[in-house]
Amino acid sequence: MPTQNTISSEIATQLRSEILRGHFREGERLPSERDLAARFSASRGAVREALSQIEQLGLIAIKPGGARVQPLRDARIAVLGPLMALHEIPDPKLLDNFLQTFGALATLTAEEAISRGSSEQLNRLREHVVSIQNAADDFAAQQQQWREFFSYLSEVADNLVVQLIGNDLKAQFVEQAMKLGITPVFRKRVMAQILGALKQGFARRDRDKVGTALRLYFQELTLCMQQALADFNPQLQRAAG
Amino acid sequence: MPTQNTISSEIATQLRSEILRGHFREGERLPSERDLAARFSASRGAVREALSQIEQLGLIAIKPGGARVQPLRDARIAVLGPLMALHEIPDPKLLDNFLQTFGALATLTAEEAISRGSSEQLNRLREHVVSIQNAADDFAAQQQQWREFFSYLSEVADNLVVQLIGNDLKAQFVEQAMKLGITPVFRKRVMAQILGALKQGFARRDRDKVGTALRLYFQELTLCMQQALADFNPQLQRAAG
DNA sequence: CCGACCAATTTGGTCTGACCAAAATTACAG
DNA sequence: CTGTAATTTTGGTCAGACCAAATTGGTCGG
Repeated sequence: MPTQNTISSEIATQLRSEILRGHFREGERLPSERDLAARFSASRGAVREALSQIEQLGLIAIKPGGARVQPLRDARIAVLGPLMALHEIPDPKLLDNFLQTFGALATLTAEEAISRGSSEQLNRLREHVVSIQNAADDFAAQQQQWREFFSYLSEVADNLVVQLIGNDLKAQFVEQAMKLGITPVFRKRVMAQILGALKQGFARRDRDKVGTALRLYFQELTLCMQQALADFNPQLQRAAG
Repeated sequence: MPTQNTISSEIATQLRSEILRGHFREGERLPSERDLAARFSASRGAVREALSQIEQLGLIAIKPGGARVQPLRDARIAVLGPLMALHEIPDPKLLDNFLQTFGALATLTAEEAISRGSSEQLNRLREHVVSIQNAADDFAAQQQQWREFFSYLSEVADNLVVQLIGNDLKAQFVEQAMKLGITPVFRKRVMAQILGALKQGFARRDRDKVGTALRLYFQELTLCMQQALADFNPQLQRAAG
């Protein structure tokens, strides 16, 4: 499924995928632009734009003489999406890494929001939590409420760095996971406890309480996602067989 | 100072800078590729490659009809470097945001390293801390030791997501700050306390102790950097006057 | 047999000029 | 003034060409 409808981005998607799948060894030279153009029945210009995009990801280094494959560990965050999209089922380890990271950043954001936010803003954050509570019945609606909560939280915290990282992670990851239709089942008791703590925390401007609650949320989310993934796996195999 | 010696990247640098400086309003159309080519005395191909790179940053959206400027808050992390480079002196708020974020991720990394690392790895981490202690006299040497410590920490934690984010942040930010020759002066007592706690934490596999120590380190680093920046400001003005 | 040096080839970087389809703009009719 | 049709502009793509730097392969001397 091509990212865009332009030829250059299709070439980029294809090449990126091949590099991530390890079709080329680290440091190995990619085929020349002319060869690639011939292979994709495209012009050199289109291939060059594709290669330029891949270079932005840090996956290759283009120099006169040839484009060479860079080690994955030196790449940019933007490769995460394509990396996840490589397999039908997300790699559990990668998912865990992602959730841990997202959790740490969300916690930081919440702490900053409490430190910097006006009482009016904190009150509105509390109301967001109430909205999440009220949407307990409908999973999709609740997810939407969580998203709006995080969005506003980020606005209050006013940390551009985290915001930009969040953009990347969300764009690269969340959609991917959601598209699979994975629906983690939270334990109601735990969730109620988390939401209660959040409400209290925002009301009392209690940095630690909110931080702890969010940590707990992501811990629970990690658990449930891993569980959902484990359930999803045989389900997929059944469909294939 | 152009990022690369290619024309397309020079155009990209120039345009990126103008967009970040607010020369175009949000949603406003950029000049057409043909106009830009004329302005830079370059070919459309070069301009297209430059625009493609800027689009990757999330700064513009290219569609048939024109390239439109996107809001900064929707951009990717990779804009941080150019954003910092905009002014001679880093924006204190942005610097604070950065250090907070880096600190949160480093803390997460340390906690994961302790959870996953073998005792051999943890021991080596402890030795890294000792190396930092021994380099207390030479600031540059100590910075190098810190870098090696974080690098190995990241390896042990084995969290690709954080690692990739770190790549972006380091590439976009650390160099920039270091280039200015800003040398924060740590309080020796505090630093000794932090390093001691780190050593103990790695020795005893004490997640919280290491986490707390790292939080303290970044808190101290933030303080010192802000201080150094404040001292640096008049110094720069004196040089200019 | 090996290593250093040099020429031929390959490769990326750039330019020119052209064509198409979609979007934006303008002109026109109601 | 409004809605629609014609025109222009814009991005997407292609083809062919040139240059400088890097790679490659062969040659020569040890």
